[in-house]
Amino acid sequence: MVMTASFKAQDPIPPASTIRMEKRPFAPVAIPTDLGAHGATVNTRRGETIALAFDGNEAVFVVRSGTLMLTVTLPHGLRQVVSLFYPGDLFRSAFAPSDAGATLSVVRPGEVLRIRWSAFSELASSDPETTDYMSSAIARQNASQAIHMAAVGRFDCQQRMATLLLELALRTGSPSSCGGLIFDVSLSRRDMADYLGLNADTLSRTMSRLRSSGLLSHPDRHRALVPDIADLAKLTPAARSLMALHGQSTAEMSPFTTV
Amino acid sequence: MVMTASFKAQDPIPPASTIRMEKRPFAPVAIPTDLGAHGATVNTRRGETIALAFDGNEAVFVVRSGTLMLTVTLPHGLRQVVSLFYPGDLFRSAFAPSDAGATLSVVRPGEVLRIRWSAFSELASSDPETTDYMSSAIARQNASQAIHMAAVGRFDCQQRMATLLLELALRTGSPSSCGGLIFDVSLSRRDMADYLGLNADTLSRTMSRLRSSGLLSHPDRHRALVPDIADLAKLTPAARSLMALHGQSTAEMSPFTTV
DNA sequence: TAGCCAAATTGATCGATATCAAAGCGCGAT
DNA sequence: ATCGCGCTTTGATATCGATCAATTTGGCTA
Repeated sequence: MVMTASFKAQDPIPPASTIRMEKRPFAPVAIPTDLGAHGATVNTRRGETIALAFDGNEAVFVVRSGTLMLTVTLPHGLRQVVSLFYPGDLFRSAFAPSDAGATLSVVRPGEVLRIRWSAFSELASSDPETTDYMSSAIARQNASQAIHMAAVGRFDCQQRMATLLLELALRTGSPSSCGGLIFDVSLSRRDMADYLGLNADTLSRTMSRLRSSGLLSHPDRHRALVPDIADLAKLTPAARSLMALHGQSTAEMSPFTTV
Repeated sequence: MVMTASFKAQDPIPPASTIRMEKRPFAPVAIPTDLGAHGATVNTRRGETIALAFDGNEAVFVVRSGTLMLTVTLPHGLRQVVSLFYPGDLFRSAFAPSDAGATLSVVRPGEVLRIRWSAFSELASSDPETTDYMSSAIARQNASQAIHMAAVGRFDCQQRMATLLLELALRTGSPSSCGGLIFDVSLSRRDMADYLGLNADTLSRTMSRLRSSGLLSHPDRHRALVPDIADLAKLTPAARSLMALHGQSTAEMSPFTTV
């Protein structure tokens, strides 16, 4: 059958017997607790655009909860979602290219800390905790961006979709009562497509296929349930890297074993 | 444009005093002159792979001259050149994702400063010049990566090719005697293709087309001449952003404005 | 100079994904 | 409720770039 054929699991992922969490290169460094004292806490609303500068000053944004996205729009309506920011992530306005229609907007409502860059950099030079947090957040995000780059540049449609779902599941998912991971899908189809460098129609088709093959289901409109994360992981060549970057509990990793 | 191009001849980087520190979003902050005292100077050879860690320690690499590239290779031979590093750029080993076959290698020979991360971060916390340099280099490189992302995700073959050529011309080109910009093309066709998310055959074809339309010529095997940079710029939607990032003439710059 | 190998070019063909178009559906407004 | 609009889904078709294969070129060594 055509569908089954196109949906076979990809070739075996290379040997990966164990993933050690203790020795992870990207062990998260927590947001310094007193960081809030140096800036404003912004309660974000879905779809809202966050000004990259305020009072003409460059700023740093620290995601406490919810999700943000950085988008660039170049001439001819070419739109690309460059990256997604999850809790613990940090964004500096100077990271946005100029003359590229860059916007920072809210995917999923939550709390964002906004601090003037001048204040933040001063704090970082005196407080080691802030320095460490900044360094590690930037390193993790850069590594994440490298994976994203490879996905957009080299993966086929299904692999990209699986990569995004795995990323969302790992970063924002929680174990569901009926097993598997459940998570909010606050991104519209178009946003997902623009994140993955795909056409929205194509993406929708691919998602339908994943759904009909039982790897994914939608309990309600804005949530997704992945019954078996390991099955999903088999579909993306970036599985191991994503686990190393975003994986959290050894428990959730265990199902992911060598093929 | 020609006149201003001369001061940004990148190989080697001009002394700090000659770099103009105008108010533009990505005004380059020079590599601190005494940085060399804290690490080793590595003379790189073409094609060589640079170990991401040495003595088991994480490191920072600062490009003094030449060009490096970061590559990831995922299962099934999916290879992506994530980014190129030009003089003035900085790379930290923790920026490379784990479990993704990441390698840092030499595209164009030159001098690279290698410093232990522990030493570098300590230095950064005490020396404002180093802190500034690091912050601005990372900001510039992130912005550059955003453009690259958009190119790979959204541009067609010719637009990507034009984007790469413009990037190379702006970063490593120098005015040629017969007008236009001339620059080394040290990347193989395959590397270029992997940078742009294209097939090498397709890339070769596209390049041939650009050559036959007179936008590009090859005085010799490893160099390219762009007679009119403006003509090339017309082919890529990212022209303005690239100029803002890598360009040098103030005429093209717009001040940092809120989006 | 001949011989060899890797890289690059070029042509012919195929296929995955974009594009176009038509429903279908959810959701807020009236 | 009903309407209307935008988002999503799905089908039919077109197309750009990938793939495969055959030369050609350049650089190196014997």
